[in-house]
Amino acid sequence: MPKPSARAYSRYSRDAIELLGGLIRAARKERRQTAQDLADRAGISRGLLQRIEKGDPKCGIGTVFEVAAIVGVELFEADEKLLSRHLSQTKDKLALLPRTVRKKSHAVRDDF
Amino acid sequence: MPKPSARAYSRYSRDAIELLGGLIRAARKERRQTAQDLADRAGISRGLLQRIEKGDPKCGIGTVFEVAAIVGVELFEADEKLLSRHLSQTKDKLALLPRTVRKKSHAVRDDF
DNA sequence: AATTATTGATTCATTTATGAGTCATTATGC
DNA sequence: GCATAATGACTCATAAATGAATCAATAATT
Repeated sequence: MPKPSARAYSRYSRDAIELLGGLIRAARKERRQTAQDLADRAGISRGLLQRIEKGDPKCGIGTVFEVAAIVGVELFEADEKLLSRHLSQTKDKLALLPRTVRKKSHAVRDDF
Repeated sequence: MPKPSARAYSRYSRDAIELLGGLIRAARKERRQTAQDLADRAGISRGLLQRIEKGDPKCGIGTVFEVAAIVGVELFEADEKLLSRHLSQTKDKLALLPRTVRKKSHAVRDDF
């Protein structure tokens, strides 16, 4: 019997994670930095860094982002302050968003 | 005695993850989608989705990206094909990169 | 206002990711 | 070419994330 099936990931997600890993690896090499050294700086094991660079979806997003930041691969706008600003804006926006709508309990009355 | 200290994350990483979570939450609300529903579609528990939207660094990057993709929050260039292209370019570039350099065994001779 | 759904925050058992170690292979320096 | 370092790919014990369940509080529908 085949394993109860792990988790499924969409093509987009897999590609995005692989891309991020690849960017990290490229950035590390450009810095002429060894895998062990980067792993040490990030406070993780070399094995985990290898999986991150390989694009393994089963890695903590915190560790991946941390490694990315260390080698200079930045998502979003890169600039920290700008990022923070964007963050607060998002929160503000969220507060003004329309509330969730429950499913209609019965059809709309359009018969009059 | 304080716990042996978990893992440390840089401000940038924390902000980036929080931002991503916030974008996901905003996108879900804009879609007027319930947390339970999104969790079901992503194949995760509601509790995990809550942590993702909250910006918990200790979540699988695969699950986070998957949820983001479902609600339409796309990192990088968004376009799948473009992403794939970028991916292969990255790989190509990597192949041409200068090899890692070991630490100098002795100082550079600049005395002549 | 009463009823029902949604959310946020817990706890706990269990699955799963991670660190440490080893080995073979490849690349680098001398 | 030889010696040494870096990498990739495993295994396994352990630490950590996840799912399930529950409860209180808030929001939405009628």
